[in-house]
Amino acid sequence: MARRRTIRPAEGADSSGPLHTPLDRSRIEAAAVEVLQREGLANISMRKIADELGVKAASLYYHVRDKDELHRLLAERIGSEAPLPDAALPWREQIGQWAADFRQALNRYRDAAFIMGATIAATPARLAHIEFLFRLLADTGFGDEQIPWLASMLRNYVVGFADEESRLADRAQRSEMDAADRERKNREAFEELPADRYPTLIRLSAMTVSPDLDREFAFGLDVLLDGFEARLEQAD
Amino acid sequence: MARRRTIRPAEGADSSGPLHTPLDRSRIEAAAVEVLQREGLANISMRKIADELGVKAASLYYHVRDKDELHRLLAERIGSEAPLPDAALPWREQIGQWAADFRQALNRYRDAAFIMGATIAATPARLAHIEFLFRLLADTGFGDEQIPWLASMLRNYVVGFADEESRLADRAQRSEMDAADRERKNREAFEELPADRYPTLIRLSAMTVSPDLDREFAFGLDVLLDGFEARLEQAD
DNA sequence: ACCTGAACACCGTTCAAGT
DNA sequence: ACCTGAACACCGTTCAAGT
Repeated sequence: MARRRTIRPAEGADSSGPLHTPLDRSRIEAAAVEVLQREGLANISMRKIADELGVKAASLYYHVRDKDELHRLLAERIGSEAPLPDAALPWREQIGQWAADFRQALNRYRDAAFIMGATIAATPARLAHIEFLFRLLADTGFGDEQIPWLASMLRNYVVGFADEESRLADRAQRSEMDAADRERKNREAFEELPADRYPTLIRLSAMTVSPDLDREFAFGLDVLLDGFEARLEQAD
Repeated sequence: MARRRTIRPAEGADSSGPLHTPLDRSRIEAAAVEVLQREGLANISMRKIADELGVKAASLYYHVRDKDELHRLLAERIGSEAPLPDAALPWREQIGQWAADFRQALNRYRDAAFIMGATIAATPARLAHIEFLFRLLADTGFGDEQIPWLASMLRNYVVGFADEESRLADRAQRSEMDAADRERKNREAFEELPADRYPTLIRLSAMTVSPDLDREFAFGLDVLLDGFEARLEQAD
């Protein structure tokens, strides 16, 4: 927060370069994001993050317990970028907003869904999301026992969806084919399947190549919320 | 399938021990499962699998392209252990059976949900599951365009749920506390949260410690299927 | 055809030592 | 207080060479 004693050589005097901006958790986090976006989660290493900062890997351990804490830092950053919706909206719209914003935040970072899934949500921004969902569901009239379960379903839906999206994006990036090439190759793969064993799969293959992810996402959320609503009616 | 020339020293004559049962993909798979169950996915290594087989790591590469192929092998094995339900049952019961069996198969292996999520389902048993879901949904009367989406939701629900379960199990195993200890510690963690920021979270904390996972799983599936049913009525 | 030795290019983490 | 050198105990993968 406040500018801790950073003891730089008196502003402009004698300073021949950056001269060692001191390390801290936020600079490490920024470097980790840099490496994440460039190389993907699987290829992040303490050594690369250190390189990014012009420092040795061992130095990171003064500020950060281990690689897992780095993951939690990244997860919290991603979570903090998803805003909470306007509490004046009807509940279904609030959830729709929340889900769309959360998905968008996840899609801004490579492998974000995986990172969220792999770490526990014990940090402020992520807890705020859960508090938001719990509160909204409670205000809407769902039973106390069901609320954590329903909130889990929502979270799981968005994270699972984004996870598939990021895998799609990764595969697209790796194979240097354009969308049309991928579509053709996909179609060929389906045609090679034994037709007697997977007839429905093959019949519907046209539905699964070149997907409209935005529509699919909205559709699934709607299905989910219809299920929620059925529980609401029961309670009355 | 058939017994390929395995050229063992003429049955019983002169054989002083196992004498190098030759490597193959299925023995490698079995060893990988062994290491997986003992050490968890994060701690599997080609070297450990090789050790398990009394062989050098390099040897594995004659039978298996890389570690990723090993993951696909594991995923297919897990998928193949979940049976498909009786086609005579009503559709909701079929899906209920399928989900319960799939979840059970996932819970038999450490980090199984993660492995399923990380690999693409291009192997026979896993394709058979998708074919089953597609076919059932089609027979039930869902629109062709919706079927892949709905099937994804089901798969995502079960895998996501099992993923959380396995994380719970891992944490339970790591911290050598018993269930009561964990519950107490969990409760304490909630009480330390700033009460003004997370009131609902704290109010409902009793709902989230010591969860009944079987009930939660069945509940969530029911919510999902209520949502499905709403789509069915619309189509009429 | 099947397996290995040896190497390459990496990892995360620790810790005594430096400033 | 903050950073590093050097080491430890590992990785996945390749490939010439052995049988």
